[in-house]
Amino acid sequence: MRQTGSDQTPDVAEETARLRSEIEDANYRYYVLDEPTLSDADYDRKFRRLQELEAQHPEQLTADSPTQRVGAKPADGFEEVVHAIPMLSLDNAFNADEISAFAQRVAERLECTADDLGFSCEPKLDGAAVSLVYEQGRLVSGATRGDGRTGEGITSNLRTLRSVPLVLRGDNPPALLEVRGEVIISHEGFEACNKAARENGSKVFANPRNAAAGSLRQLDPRITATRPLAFHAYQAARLEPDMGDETHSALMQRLSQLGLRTSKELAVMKGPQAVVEYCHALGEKRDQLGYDIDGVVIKVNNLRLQRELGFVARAPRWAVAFKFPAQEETTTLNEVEFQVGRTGAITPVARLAPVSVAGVTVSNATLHNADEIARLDVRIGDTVTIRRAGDVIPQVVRVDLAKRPENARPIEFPDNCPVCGSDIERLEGEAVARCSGGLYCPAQRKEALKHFASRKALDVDGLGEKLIEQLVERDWVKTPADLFHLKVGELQNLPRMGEKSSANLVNALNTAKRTTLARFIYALGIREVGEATAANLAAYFGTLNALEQADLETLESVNDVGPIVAAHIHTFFRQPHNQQTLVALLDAGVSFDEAEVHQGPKPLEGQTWVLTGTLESMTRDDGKARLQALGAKVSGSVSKKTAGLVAGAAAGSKLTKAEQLGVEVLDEATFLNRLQAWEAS
DNA sequence: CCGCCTCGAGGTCA
DNA sequence: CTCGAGGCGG
Repeated sequence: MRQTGSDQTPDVAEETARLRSEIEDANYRYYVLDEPTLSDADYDRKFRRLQELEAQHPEQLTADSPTQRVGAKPADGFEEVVHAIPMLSLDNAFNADEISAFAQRVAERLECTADDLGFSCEPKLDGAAVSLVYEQGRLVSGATRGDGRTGEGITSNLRTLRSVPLVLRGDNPPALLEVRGEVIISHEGFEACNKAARENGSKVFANPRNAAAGSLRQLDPRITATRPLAFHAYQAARLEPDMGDETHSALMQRLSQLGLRTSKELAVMKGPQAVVEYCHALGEKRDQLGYDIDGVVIKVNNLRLQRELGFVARAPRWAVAFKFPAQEETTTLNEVEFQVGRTGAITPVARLAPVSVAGVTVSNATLHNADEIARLDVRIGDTVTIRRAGDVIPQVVRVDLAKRPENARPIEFPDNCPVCGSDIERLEGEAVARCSGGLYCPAQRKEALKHFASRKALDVDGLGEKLIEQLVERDWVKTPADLFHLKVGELQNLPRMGEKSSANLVNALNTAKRTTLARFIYALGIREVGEATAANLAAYFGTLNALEQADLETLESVNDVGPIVAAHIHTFFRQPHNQQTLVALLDAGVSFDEAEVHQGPKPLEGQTWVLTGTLESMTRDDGKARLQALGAKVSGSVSKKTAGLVAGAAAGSKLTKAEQLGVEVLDEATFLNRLQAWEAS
């Protein structure tokens, strides 16, 4: 109640401001501190009053108002967002020894004792990683992790989370804050969500992680708003100005003051032994946390030391993720089938009685190869233990021999391809067995076509698995070249293919004809030639003809091509049926730009270069590619042997190190000049 | 590998 | 309403 006792109309601006601050305060206490102070009824009353005022006085409405969390309209897709700083993954540790080894590595690099180092430890939440950007204290964008380099802009969905402040708390927000964290759904929220779903007959979620990730990908933020999502911050990727925090733990406290939820379990442990104890303790506590975690994130607490340690290609040197042992379940093995891959590799796949492992139903598991079957001594009918390895791929861990039934049947590895009947060969010293049928084998043909049409190859839209199956079964398509002769009329005879779908496919094929040499090489499906190698080959040879004619020695001088890959490529182009297919593809109108490529001098041959900081005129990857094209190796860390360091804006410890070691340092302008000179030579 | 979302199209039924 | 394709993420 107001205490003025006056019946004068209160100042509207003042009241809306007060309501907003009270509501955000309540959000903060409830969703960030987990200490609700306002009853739901009071909250609702204030919220409605604010809505009412804003409706009456539209001039008072601001985008930051708590009433504006839920956007009105569905988006029509998400935009690509390039992370200013990549969202890296962490190296994993699976036991105490690996944790100690991590601490030891860090200590050696810092030339100190592991026992003296402070490590910040916190639960590794199992949700979806996102990044939020605040400018002048206001939330301006939010994105998914994506591949780490670019993610999807899901700002309007993230705005609906009440644990995501629209405005940072406090009078002096930083000019820039990019905060990373995990969006999760608690067990309680998950149950409530599924209860609601069951009541209105819609789909229930399999586990909280997928529910969280799925909710973030809704086009309509109004749906996202109904999901009990929570954001937990774990890192400040950018903070300007630097607010003087010396440790990760202090920085997390700072984030919490700014209104962001951080882990209540965070603790700083001194030395690896204490870290291991923390991991054990958290493991014990895991079930009482109320949300899913899959391990512990361990970071060097001191931020200056973090900077000194820096990064390797994919992960920071100053952190590691301890993963709890994967959950195991037992089930029965009903059957083993043998799948034939694109290269003819025969993979035994266990068909299991469906069993739920860590929230997902597992009914298949790979047995890898004959050696693995022998090692496990597994038979059909056995009771087996299943685990999801590395979070993902289901694995048969062991067999319960005590439960082996009388009639358990040994698994016979076939001598002939289950699909085409060709001999199965296993080369000396190799674990894999292969169908020798080549493209005579329909299974290999299907896989080859799938590969040919895939996104990173010719990217034929609408040519999916089922359709390829039909086309191969009917013998309409024997080689990729045949695809381009398909007619709308005949396609319509296939199930689920009407006039529209057929025309779309033919159009997609026509579009796909125009491609690049790199994609084309990749699409051929030469053994061991993936996307990266194909790109290297295209850049090196420039023309298909040059690649075809290349001898083994020339092939081996290409980046990343060794004797084995060279031999695969060489052999591929000398098979008559491959030659026929190539000719047929070109005849069908498949085309790509060809360029005579400088195979001339490589001015940076034998040198190692390092890039650091932010470049204005290109991405670091582009700079790297151009250096590599000149023959240089590009590495991530500066050493005595480094030929030069390219330092962009905000270069850090690498610059210092280079200066110490007397390594030549180039600023961006100089680098560009040199590049031009080198490339011209 | 599995689960999730979205889209376009085909099939079914009234 | 259902299916297939495509994309994302862990």
